[in-house]
Order: sequence, then C-alpha cells, then structure tokens
Amino acid sequence: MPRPRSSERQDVLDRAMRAFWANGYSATSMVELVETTGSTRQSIYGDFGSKHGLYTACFETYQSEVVAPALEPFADGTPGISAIADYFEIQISRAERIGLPGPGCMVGNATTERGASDPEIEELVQQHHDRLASAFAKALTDSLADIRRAELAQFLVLAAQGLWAMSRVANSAEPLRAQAATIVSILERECRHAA
Amino acid sequence: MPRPRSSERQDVLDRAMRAFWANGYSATSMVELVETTGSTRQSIYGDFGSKHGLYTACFETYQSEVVAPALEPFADGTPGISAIADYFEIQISRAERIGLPGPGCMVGNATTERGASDPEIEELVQQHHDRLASAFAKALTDSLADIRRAELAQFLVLAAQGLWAMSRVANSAEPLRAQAATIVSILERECRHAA
DNA sequence: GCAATATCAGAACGTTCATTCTTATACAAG
DNA sequence: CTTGTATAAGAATGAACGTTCTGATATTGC
Repeated sequence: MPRPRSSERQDVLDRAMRAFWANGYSATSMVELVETTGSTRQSIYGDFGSKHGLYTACFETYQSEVVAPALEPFADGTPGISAIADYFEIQISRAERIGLPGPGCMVGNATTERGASDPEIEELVQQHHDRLASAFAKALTDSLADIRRAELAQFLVLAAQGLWAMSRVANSAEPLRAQAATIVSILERECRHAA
Repeated sequence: MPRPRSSERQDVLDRAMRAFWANGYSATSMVELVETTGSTRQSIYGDFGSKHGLYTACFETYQSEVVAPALEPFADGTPGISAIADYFEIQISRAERIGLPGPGCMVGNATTERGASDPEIEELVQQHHDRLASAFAKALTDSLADIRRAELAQFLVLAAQGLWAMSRVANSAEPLRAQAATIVSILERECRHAA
C-alpha cells in the first residue's frame, strides 16, 4: 500500500471551501470532500472534528482569500464610489471566469441554507455583513452625511447579497454588470444630491 | 385499522409548500412531508410522482397564494411608489407574524439551493423575476422614463431578493423595515430627479 | 536492520433517505 | 350480507450519509 504525501491543512481548507461554496453544505458529501481535497477521512476528522467543523473552518479561508482581497482597496484613504464599482466588477468577473451560473457568495449561500438553524453560521454571517458595511461606509465618507452614509452602507450589503443570489441563475455576466451599474448610478445620484 | 378522510390535494400542496419554504428542498424529508400534510406516501407519489414533483408543484401554490396577492395592487392603474412600499411592508409583517428569523422567499431560497443544478427550478425562478419586474415597472410608469424605469424595476427585484435573504438571519423586523425605507427613499429621489 | 509511530486505504457501522411493496381495513355496488 | 376496490398504515428495500474502526505501509529514531 503506497503512502502518498500528506496533504497540507491549508490546501484541504482551500479545496473544501470551493466545494462548499459551489454546492452548499448538505449537498457536499464527505466522500466528495475526501476526493476533492486529496486528504483522508482520518485526517479531516483529526483536524476538524466533523464535517460541520470543516465547514465553519472554511469560512475563515473564504474571508481571508476571497473577501479580504476584495475589500483591500477600502483600507486606506477614502476610496470613493469607484472602489465600490470595482468591488462589484471584481466579483462579477470572477464569476464569469469560473463559469455562470456561478457559486455566488459562500456567506450568502450559507445565510439561505443554514442561517436560521445554525447559530454558529448566523454569527459568521453577521460578522461578514458588518465587515462589508464598514468597508462601504468608508468609501462613502467624503460624499455623504453620517446618517445617510450608514443607511446606504447597509443597503449596499443587501444589494451585494441580492447580486450574488442573481449570479446563481444568471447565464451571462451582462445582466449582472447592468445591475451593478444601476446600483452605482443610484449611489452617484445620492452623492450628487448631498453635495 | 381506521380510515381517516382522504386529504385534499390543495391542502397537501399548501402544507408541503410551507415546509419547503421554511426548510428548503433537501432538508425536508418525505417522512416530514407525510406528517405535516396529513397525507400518505402512496397518495403523494400517486399525485406528484416524486418528492421533486411535489416540490415543483408547490411553486404554483406559492405563486397563487403568496406572490399573486402581494402583486395585486399593481394590477390596475399606475399605483406608484407607495404600492412598492406596501409590497415590502406586507412581506415584512408576514415574516414578523410567522417569527423571525423567517423563511424568506421560497423562490429566493430555491435560487440559492437549486438554481444552478435544477433546470426546472431555474425556469420557475426566471418567471418569478419577470413577474416581479413587470409589476414594479408598472408602479413606476408615471414617474420615470422607459429606460431608467426598466433598470430600476430589475434593481427592485434584486433588492427584494436581498431583503428576503436578510430576513433569514434578522432577529427583528426593525432592520428589515429600515432597509425597505432606504430602498423606497432611493426610489423617491430617482423620481424627483426625473421630474 | 529494527522497533515505534504516523498515516494511509478502505471496510464497517448505524442512521436516514426516497421509493416501493404488502396487507388489512373502510367504503360502494349488487 | 357479500364482494370488489380504493386507500390506509407502515414494513421492506437499496442506496447514501457521517462517522468510526481495522489493518497494512511508510517513515523515523536508534
């Protein structure tokens, strides 16, 4: 019996995250996870305790590999509306690259699949929304008064979730880009009104 | 062995629809469906062929019992933005009545759970989006030019999906009402600008 | 070379799933 | 009352699930 090289923990997380992202929690079986990660049941259970443990661990990977890079432009200065437009475009072009209909947003999918029945996931979803909202709010700092800025940042979180939901049934990027453009044009009108 | 009265087909659809709505397709088992509908396996398989057949049949019930009544105010005349505000409020207060976090929108849930892997569902989702978009467009007829009206109607479909997704992790109606108010205020600003 | 240890592949376990089959009862027609 | 049929309850079936266990093999320290 040969002994293949042991699979790295981060590599396992990365591939498992992609499987959960595309197919959801319950539709992704342990057999599939073992196959796509190249790992073994034993080491998965050793490292993560259970399928659910692996699932929740994948959220950290999603956060650091997908969300954080997309929000990086929001980190310094006050990046303005163009950063928000870029954020949408980055996600749309990724979905286009992977192939549409796409996987949407892993957190959004989890919200629908497990939000109400899985407190641990509910917490992670809340954190994700907060991170998005504060990034969007930062982008609008120079353009809007505090109250309206907070409202619109929350609204952008909702719009983002709606857009990724749409991307799960969109056959091309074109309607997604149109929707993103509408959202951005709404923002511009809001800012012009405030100025 | 007693013989309870045979359960009506529409009654079965009604209860099954509620179960799928709240818990999704794969998390709703046949055992649960038999229990909550008060029907039998035999008659379910006789009437609908399979669990999947029952699921798709439930979409018609959802359309006629949930969606159509909510869109009725859009049927006659040009109801304006207030009808859109009412639409959101109706859904939010229903979610509040059922108990939050709520079941969201059955079609939105299906989009996430089965959109990319179930062509029959994809078709039903598309129909639902089209119905919503044309209702919203009608409400905006008097306020906006054709192009912008179509864009904003599509946008409102996205916003609605986002809002119902949020309702699956919201612990009270308050943030949902705030989000709906933001959406409506955006619409009002758009219309005022066009006037 | 030789134990000790880690980790592999895959069988085994008990449960649950969707679906089908069996059997007994309640009703309708004669 | 008898017979035929529709339909009830729920057992049976085979597959798939998450999880655990077994036994063989590769690597490590001597």
